[in-house]
Amino acid sequence: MNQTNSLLIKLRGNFITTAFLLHSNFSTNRSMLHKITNLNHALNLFDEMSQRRPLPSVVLFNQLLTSVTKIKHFSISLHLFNQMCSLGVPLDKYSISIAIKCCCQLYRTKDGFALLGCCFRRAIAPNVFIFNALLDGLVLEDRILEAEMLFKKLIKQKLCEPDVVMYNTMIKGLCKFGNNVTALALLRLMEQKNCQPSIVTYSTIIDSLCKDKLIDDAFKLFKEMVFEKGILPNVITYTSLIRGLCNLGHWDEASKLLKEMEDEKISPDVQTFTVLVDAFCKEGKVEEAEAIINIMIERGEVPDIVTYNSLIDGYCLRGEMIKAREIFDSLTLRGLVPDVVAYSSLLNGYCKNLNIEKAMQMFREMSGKGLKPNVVTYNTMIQGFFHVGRCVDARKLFDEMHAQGQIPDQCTYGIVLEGLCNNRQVEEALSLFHLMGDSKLNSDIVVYNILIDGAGKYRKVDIARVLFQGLIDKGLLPNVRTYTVMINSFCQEGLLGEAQLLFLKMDESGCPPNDVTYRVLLQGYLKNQHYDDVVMLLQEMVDRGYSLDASTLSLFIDHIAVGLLDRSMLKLLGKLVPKELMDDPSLCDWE
DNA sequence: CTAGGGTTAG
Repeated sequence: MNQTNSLLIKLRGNFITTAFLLHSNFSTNRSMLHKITNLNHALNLFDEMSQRRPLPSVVLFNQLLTSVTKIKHFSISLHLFNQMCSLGVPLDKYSISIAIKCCCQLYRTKDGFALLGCCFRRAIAPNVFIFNALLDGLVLEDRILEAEMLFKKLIKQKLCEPDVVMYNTMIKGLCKFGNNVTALALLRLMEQKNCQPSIVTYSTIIDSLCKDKLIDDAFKLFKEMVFEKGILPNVITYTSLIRGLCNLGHWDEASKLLKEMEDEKISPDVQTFTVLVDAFCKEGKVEEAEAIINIMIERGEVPDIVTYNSLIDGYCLRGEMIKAREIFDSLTLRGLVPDVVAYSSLLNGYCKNLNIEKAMQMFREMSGKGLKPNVVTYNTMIQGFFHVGRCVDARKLFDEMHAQGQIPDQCTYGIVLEGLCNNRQVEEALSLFHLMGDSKLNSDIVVYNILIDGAGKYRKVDIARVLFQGLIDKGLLPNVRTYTVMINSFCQEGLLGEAQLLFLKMDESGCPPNDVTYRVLLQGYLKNQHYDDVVMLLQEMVDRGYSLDASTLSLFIDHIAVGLLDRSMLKLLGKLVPKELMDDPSLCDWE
């Protein structure tokens, strides 16, 4: 007996059902098929069916496989498919499409394509269902170029006419890679080809636009869907839009949309509520998040692990680790199993609150429970070790990550570079950077921001300058942070002229300075006792609605106290005190 | 009532 067979027997267990089914008639089987909710039923039924002579029709087998596939037991379904082959059940295009779908969902798209051979041997022409399963597999495996090639080939060689589902799959793939433009073009192509876009088409693109913070475009498409196409939004459409609004901090609009949704008699579901919980937690408003969870329970929705993970994150963010731990420990009582994300969230909290030992304890505990730390977990721990200056431990974990088959990603790379820079190992970071050469990893503006910042902090302005020029030469676009760290670099060295020149270039380049840029430049001016433009910069900050941070403010006060700056500046500074500092007693006796 | 599509972690 092979391994899968013994696994199946373990899963089966319920011999009474088996016995019952063995003595039941065909019609009982039929009615039971639609009630299959667990593997036992399906497996027992398959067993019974395969012992019948003559064998039941392929249709019945297909129905059974469909049930197993619907509850996402893809490998079991594939195993049953193989059993069907051995039994000599005459496979049809339904059976093969189910098998291909299972392969693809198991990240074995290669095997899915191999199954096409099954079609050819049986003179079955692969149809749009089969090709869509394969396309979906390629998208799932992030093989977007191959997905596009397949899609184009199907059309060009007229292998099948894409229908709305296949367009949706291709659009999902494009959106996954941030290619909203092509996704939209495909939507237009559908219309041209008289294949009407559905709620799924619109929701996919709307969600992608929201994720890219293109909320106006998202609403434009939303209105087109509703008012031009007459397609009514559903809970998924609303949830995407609400998340988009929350992520941008547009709370009023988010709550307006929530109300609109309820007016349309569409109830928020677990995921809608979770979006709200997550948004509140990210704002540090854990009490509001808890209130949402209570509302959701009152309304009969059951918060899931994702909901609680957001809450754990929220408490961690506020440094309330005892409370975070309490929620984590309560998961089991709620019948939820802590997953990799739950562990990662909590150990991230411990890291951020500088309790690296507790974090490491969680890290080991999760492995003990059979949960494999993923790239995110490793990244979090590595960052944690760097944060407390334990570079050797960070390195050890980096090696362990490799050994465990977790491939470092763009984030890992950034964390390592930043960790080295912050631990006085800028040279080390630079040599790693040069070692990576012209790889994709080094084509990320974030990498340059880290290195320029690192170089600047350790007074290596020449290196910073070379890096800045290097990214321009590569065709990368500096962002606000790039300009800001470069300006900071110049300021550290007292090169105020260069700092000012770059500052002026920002508006020209369509990348206006933010509050941080102003603070950096002002600090540079003050520390170098260069006061000419200070009033002008402060006024500009007032005009742009920016505020000063505590450290810049106190620098100003020091300069005024020793008479380097005139007291008349206090009035202007008063307009730049952030709300949260207004209550600070050390700042209340101004003027 | 035999096959395929959209929302949830650092």
